[in-house]
Amino acid sequence: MTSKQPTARIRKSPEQVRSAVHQAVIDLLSAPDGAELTIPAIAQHAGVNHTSIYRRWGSREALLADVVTTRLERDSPLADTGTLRGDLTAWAEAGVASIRTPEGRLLVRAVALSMPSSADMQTERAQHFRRRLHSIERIRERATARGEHPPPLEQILDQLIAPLYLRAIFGIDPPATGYPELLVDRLLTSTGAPGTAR
Amino acid sequence: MTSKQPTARIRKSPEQVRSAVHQAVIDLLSAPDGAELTIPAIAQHAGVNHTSIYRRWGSREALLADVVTTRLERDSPLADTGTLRGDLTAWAEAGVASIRTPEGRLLVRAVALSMPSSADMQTERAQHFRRRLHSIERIRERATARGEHPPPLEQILDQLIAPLYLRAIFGIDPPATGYPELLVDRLLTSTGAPGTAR
DNA sequence: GCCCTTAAGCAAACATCTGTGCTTACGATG
DNA sequence: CATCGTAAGCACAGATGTTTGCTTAAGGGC
Repeated sequence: MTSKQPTARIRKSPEQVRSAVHQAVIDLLSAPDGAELTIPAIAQHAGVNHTSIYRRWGSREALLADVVTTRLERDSPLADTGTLRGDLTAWAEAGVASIRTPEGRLLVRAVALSMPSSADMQTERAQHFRRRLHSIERIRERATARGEHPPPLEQILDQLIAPLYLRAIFGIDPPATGYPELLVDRLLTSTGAPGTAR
Repeated sequence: MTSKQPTARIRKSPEQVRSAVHQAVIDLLSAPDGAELTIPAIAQHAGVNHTSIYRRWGSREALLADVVTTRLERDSPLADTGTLRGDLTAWAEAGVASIRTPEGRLLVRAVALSMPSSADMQTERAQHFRRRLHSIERIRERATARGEHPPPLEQILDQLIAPLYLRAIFGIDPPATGYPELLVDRLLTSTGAPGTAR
């Protein structure tokens, strides 16, 4: 018999490699035993040669950034409800929902891990983070266009994003009910920066 | 003069090693050239043999946790101002101060994101977080004893702790002035959980 | 002042990560 | 169907991080 079946594909196509590597990153991030998340480990888990990863992505941080960007773009529908409160609540609901899953929590960790880590890259890191906030910026722009007065980004950072990220990173479950509304309510009713309100 | 200085010691004492290593961690975190912060690098910069570090701390994560814990205990006297607002503001001021310097931010970041490479790293991180929550709990208890009604811990988590950690992890500078007061003000004037206030 | 425990220092083995030259399957293009 | 460029896989080498056995200085207790 011819042992060679027609799809006896020895070598993965570039797209297969990309997909397998991405999945391996997610798997290893959510591995319970504290996986190492090194490039050789990712390669082995993906069934890919590690040189393929080195040559395509170059570094672990770049790979993580790619995975994170891909996932976030895929999972951020960005509802348009017609009001600032509605949009923010929808955003918060999506965030809370994703934080409830282990995979969502680990994705947030991956975002943080993909940040440039050296001291002199503080500004680059902030910019990298800004890009992650694209959807929030869109919500603010739409609100402004409608004549609403959205809180400054910093305040949204403190009161909406920070609680979600902290809980994701440290694995603290959000309250069972009403949490998105609670966060948005606090955000929209609280005092902004010193001097802006009151 | 006795040419033989009393400290003509070839070998550093355990306390000297500890101190030198801690300082080296701080130095390397703020090094401009994107320091690697590996154990050999730390050892070299501290003028200590790397085996001493491996044997005493065992892992890079444990060492970082030790450094950050030491720093926090040294810089967090836990003031007793007599009012809930005063205590919280003092706590926030210490927190803001510690993340205003690049080393402080990177230290917090390193601990928060340290991979659970060993299973006990999970508990290491949890313990670090517990410690921070502990001082908050003390503040709450004292307030309750005075007849005040402090916000629930979860709310303090969301509105006081979370913004500080987020900024530390992503390298976002806190507002130049009035930030501790702003955070505490938001915390004490906002609605708590659904049903607790209003 | 002597002894004894502790831990620093040294060297070498060991494991792991990172990078390079090369071959060749794969898919596209004509 | 033939050819070509791309990138996956392989093998190996170099660098870096981790661990172990041993020796011995340092400091404390008797």
